[in-house]
Amino acid sequence: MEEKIKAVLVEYSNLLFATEISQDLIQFQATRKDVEGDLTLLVFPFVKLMRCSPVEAGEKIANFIIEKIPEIKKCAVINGFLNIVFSDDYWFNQLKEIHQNEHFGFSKKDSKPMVMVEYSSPNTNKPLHLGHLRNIFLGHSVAEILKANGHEVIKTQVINDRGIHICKSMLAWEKFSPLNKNGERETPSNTNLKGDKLVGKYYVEFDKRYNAEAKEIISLWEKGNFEGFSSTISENYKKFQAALTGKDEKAQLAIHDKIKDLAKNETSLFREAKDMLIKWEARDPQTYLLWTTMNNWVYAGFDVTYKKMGVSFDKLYYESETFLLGKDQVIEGLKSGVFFKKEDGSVWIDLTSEGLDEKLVLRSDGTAVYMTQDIGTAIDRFNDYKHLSGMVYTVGNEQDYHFKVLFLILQKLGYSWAKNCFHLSYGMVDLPSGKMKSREGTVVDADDLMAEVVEKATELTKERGHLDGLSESDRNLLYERIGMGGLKYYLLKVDPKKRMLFNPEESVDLTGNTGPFIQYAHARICSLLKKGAVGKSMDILPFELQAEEKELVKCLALYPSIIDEAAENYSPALLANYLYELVKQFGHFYQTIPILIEVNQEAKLGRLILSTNVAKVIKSGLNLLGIEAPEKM
RNA sequence: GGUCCGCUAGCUCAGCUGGAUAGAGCAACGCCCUUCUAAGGCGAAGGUCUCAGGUUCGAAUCCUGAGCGGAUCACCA
Repeated sequence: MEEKIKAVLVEYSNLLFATEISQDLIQFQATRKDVEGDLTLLVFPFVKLMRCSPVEAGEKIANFIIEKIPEIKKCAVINGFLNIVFSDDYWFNQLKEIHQNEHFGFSKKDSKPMVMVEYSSPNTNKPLHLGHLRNIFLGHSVAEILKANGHEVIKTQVINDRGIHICKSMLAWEKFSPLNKNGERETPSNTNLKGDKLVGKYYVEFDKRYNAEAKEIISLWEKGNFEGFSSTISENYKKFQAALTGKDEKAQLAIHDKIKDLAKNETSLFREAKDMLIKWEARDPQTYLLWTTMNNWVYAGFDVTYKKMGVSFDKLYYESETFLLGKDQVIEGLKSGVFFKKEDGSVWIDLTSEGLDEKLVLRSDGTAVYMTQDIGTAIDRFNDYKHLSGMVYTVGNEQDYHFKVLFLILQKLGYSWAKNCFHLSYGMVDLPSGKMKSREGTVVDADDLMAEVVEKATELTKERGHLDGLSESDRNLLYERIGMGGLKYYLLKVDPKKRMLFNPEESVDLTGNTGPFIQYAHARICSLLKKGAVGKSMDILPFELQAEEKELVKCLALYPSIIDEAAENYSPALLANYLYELVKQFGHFYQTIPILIEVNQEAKLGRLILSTNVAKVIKSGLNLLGIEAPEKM
């Protein structure tokens, strides 16, 4: 409709405005709720052209479009706003179209370029936590939204399965795991622990012992005992000590951290972990066996977690297989002058002309860093998928700088797809007590949290749900869906870019702007339809729409543009907020307009069909958020 | 210190490319289940959009500066 009005105004611009006008002058906005109208045209831009008051200008335009466009019933000019009312037929036809379109809101499948969406990408040394939940739900939902928007989508992750941090948990397990009566160390099967939890336990164990050892070393240093340490160590220590005087508390803390790092590097545990990494890189069979064994425990654990989350991946990348990939690229780039070599042999890129710094891409010993690997992985992916046009990296905003550099490097290396790489940068999740810190044990475990929300949903659903006729397993499924729906919605309704607060109490809430509230509307409609005996295939007959019904159709009609917008902005939050708006509108309609007891059969059928379509959009939208829509609750 | 991000009701958040009287939820208050699921609906209350300048018919939105909070600036990932 907007397009139609635009076209008319442009076509007859000479007549109306005595000059050609550009499309940009024609601006629409939604009509205020307390004013009659379905669409509002801003008159201000034309006032100068027409050399008259906003009211006169508006009236001129109004008379004109009423004459030219039959779907416009009437217009009213208030201040500089031209409020346009569409005919009843128009809205009825909108509803009819929505009703007949089974994939309403979705673009044609695979009509847009293929994109890869990366999310999760965990380390294999500890279990998933609340931060991962935001990442995973976000990435999964964005992938679904892009699909709905017509893209072919490949879901992926790169699993950080190697490196010093992995060796730490391996070493700790080997050194510190107690033996049971059969002489075995702890395993998932003999402890009944999830694999990721068991490995995580040893990572923590390593950290504990490691810190304790570092502390001992520092106390030696404090006494001036540097026996067995190199002279550079004692010099550095003294330098840090000297720097402490006259600094504020925050700066002092930072210096203490540096001293601690210095000591940590001197611990025997760290040396052993480093030795293990060297052995691993040399593919020492025993180390490799330990590594595969422990990683497999973790994968088994992650699988359980992912299943509960309801997410999946089409293709997995492992860091152990990709970490060397970027080296050749760096050597190529060195030849072509994109990179430069320093005296010590390390390779860098100079981004100072872009307002950034110099960045290391290869260590002096020739080994790869994170950046090297990411360059290689990106190129590898585009080789794996010949039709791939772009990539979305779901990674926290603490890595904004990294991705800025990565994309610049890829561009400089001459890859045209680099401009289609997007860092879906999301904000951290805070707790009411502040930041999550593993050191302070304030990290919220993903499995625990999911179990908690489901338990809470179970309790509340038993209190107030409509469970008759549901089997035990159906009930459990329902509790699961409500609990998880609440959690997902809670994490997705906030603009991804923004840091957010996770309030445990609010996350299990069922009232207000929550997942269960939206699910509830769906269940209500399903119950209504069952009683009204309306099938999806039923034809709609003309009936006179009430104001509440028109509002609801108006809201439904927005769905396609919401999907477009959510895809364009990589923002499930836009979709979540839309669904909430739709459900509120439905609640209003449901409360004011009789449906099943309506005597006028056309109106009754029309309202039932309207409700069917609201349910259709709710279900479709929730699914794009990764949330199930129960038919009964 | 350089760079980047944020600041909207007591709390958590919406507010699209500048547009009418800045909106929701939670919390607190009042009302509505002999009509379809009260996990609901309705009403009232709650604001110097951090501050100061600027751009213009018009600024929460754009620009400049300040304040506060956060992230990042590793031969870590």
